[in-house]
Amino acid sequence: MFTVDPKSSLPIYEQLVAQIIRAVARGLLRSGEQMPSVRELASTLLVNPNTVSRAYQELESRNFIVTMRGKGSFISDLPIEQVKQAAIQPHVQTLCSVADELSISNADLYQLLIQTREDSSC
Amino acid sequence: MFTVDPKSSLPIYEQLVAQIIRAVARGLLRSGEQMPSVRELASTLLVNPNTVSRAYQELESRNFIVTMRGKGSFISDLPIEQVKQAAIQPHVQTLCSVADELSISNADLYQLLIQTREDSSC
DNA sequence: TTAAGTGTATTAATTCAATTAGTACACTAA
DNA sequence: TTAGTGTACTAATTGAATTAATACACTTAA
Repeated sequence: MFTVDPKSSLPIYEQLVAQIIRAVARGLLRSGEQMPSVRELASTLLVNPNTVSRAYQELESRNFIVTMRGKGSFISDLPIEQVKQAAIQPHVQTLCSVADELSISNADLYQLLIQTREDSSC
Repeated sequence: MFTVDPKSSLPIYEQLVAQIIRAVARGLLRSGEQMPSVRELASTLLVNPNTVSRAYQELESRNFIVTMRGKGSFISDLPIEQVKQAAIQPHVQTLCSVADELSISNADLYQLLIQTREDSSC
C-alpha cells in the first residue's frame, strides 16, 4: 500500500507521513482502522522500525493517528475536518506571522490565496 | 542602525534580512535610498563582507533591493505593496499546496486565517 | 589611465541538525 | 510465558548551511 524511495532527498519518514495523510484525507484509511505494526511495515519497506515509528509519532503529533503501546497504531477517531485543520494550522500560523511583519491586511491576504489556488490545479 | 548576534541560532544574514525587511515595511528605508556598502556594513557589524552580500542577494531575490555591481545596493523603487506581496508569496504557495493535499476549501482556509490573526497581537 | 570604491565568484573550513539504524527495554494480550 | 506491540537510548553518518579568505570584475571620478 505504501512505497518509499531511500534515494530521495525527502526523508523516508516524511514520505510515509505524506502518503498516510493523503490516504486519510481521501478516506482510504478510516477512523479506528489499525495501521500495520512498525515492524511489519518496516520489513515490507526494508527500513528500520524506528523510521516507521518516527513517521507514526509525527502523525500522532498531528492528530492523524492514535498509538497505544503494546497494542498498535490506529487511525484517529476525531472528525476528519478537525484532523485536517490540525494538520494545516502550523502553515497558517507561519503565514500569519509573515503577514503581521509586513503589515499585510486580511483582505489582501485572502486575495493572494484565491489567486494562488486558481493558478494551481485545484 | 542594524545589529547582529553571532551566537544566535538564526544565521547572521537572516537576521539582517529580517531587520531590513522590517525597516522597508515601516517606511524607514525609502525607495531609491542607498544601502551601506557590503564592506562598510560588514566592518560595522564585525562580520565577513560575504555575509552581508548574502543578505543583500537574498533581499534582491525578494525584490526589496536592487544591486548594481560597482555602484552599490539601493532600496527597490517598486511600489511597496508589490514588494511586500513578493515577499509573502512563497508562504502563500506553501499553504495552498497543503490545503490542496488535504482538500481544504478556500472558505475554511480563510476562516482559519481570520481566527489565527485574531489570536495573535495584530 | 589610475585609484578607490562597489558587488561577487570560488573555494574551503566548520559547524550543526537531520536521518537512520542497532539494541535493549516496556507494555499488552492470549 | 510468549509473541506481538511501540519506544528510549545511543551512535554513526550524511549532508546542508553558514561563514570566511581570497581574488576577481565592474563603476566612477580624478
